[in-house]
Amino acid sequence: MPELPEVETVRRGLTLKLEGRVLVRVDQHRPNLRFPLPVDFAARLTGRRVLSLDRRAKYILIRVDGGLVWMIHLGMSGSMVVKPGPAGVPAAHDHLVFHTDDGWVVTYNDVRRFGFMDLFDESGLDSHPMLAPLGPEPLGNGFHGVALSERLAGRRTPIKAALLDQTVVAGLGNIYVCEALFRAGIAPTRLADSVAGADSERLVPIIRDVLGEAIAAGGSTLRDFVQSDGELGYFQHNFRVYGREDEACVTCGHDGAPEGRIRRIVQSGRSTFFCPRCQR
DNA sequence: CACACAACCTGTCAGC
DNA sequence: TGCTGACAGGTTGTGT
Repeated sequence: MPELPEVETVRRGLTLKLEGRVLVRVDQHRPNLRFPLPVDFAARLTGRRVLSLDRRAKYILIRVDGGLVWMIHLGMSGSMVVKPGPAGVPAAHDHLVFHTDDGWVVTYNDVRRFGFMDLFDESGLDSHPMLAPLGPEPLGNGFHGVALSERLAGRRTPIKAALLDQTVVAGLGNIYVCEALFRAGIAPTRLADSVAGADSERLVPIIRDVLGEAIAAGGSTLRDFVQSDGELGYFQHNFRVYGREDEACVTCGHDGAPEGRIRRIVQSGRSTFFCPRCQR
């Protein structure tokens, strides 16, 4: 589920409760998520102090003392719930429960179990098989028109698929690719190669805007996340095309013409939403 | 190498 | 009400 903005929101929420705290107890309710959890995962994490929380693409990277990195990926349906202790009876799909030394309880819930976690020595960070292939961070300095253009040039796949490729740019998912292409007026079916050059220059700031706005929206839901249901990972956001099949395009659809309605197509097995009149 | 597609797993919703 | 099929925000592995 969560794309970069949601993961960033989770990271910020977790930082508020975990940074500087000691994990006094870790309850592991099953041996695996998408992959087997590391050997002695709970035991190796227990007693560690959380030093800092970072994000790379859709991964949350938590440095704990002893030189270890605790890596979390939320998959499609993973979420973190933060509540004051003591912990009650685990709900369905509560797979891991982390207790802090100041009495807070952080629960990892994941219905579909596409998420995963790892725990490894910080010396292995750069070479981690899931982190090493990642492309530039879309909100970082390494992501600019030339960089995107170079990674799209020569590729014969649709631009939609190319932007979902985490080695092209790291952190975009289905929703924000649709939104960025809509704002850029670029048809999702165009070959990636044709978006190299001037269109890449235009696309980069649009991708930054789309993600930045979503992070801001998530931040506003964070303010008192503990008082509500404590859930981190999902927030309501208004999308211009995603999920709006058959609705009038917000840009050109006011004339009621059928070609100004949002269409849904399937590209490499994923839904794409776009305006056939605005996006060329 | 580049690309398309199935698989992983569970829940929800529309339609019959 | 119950059944079936489509679909869901991600990533890996396999096959062409």
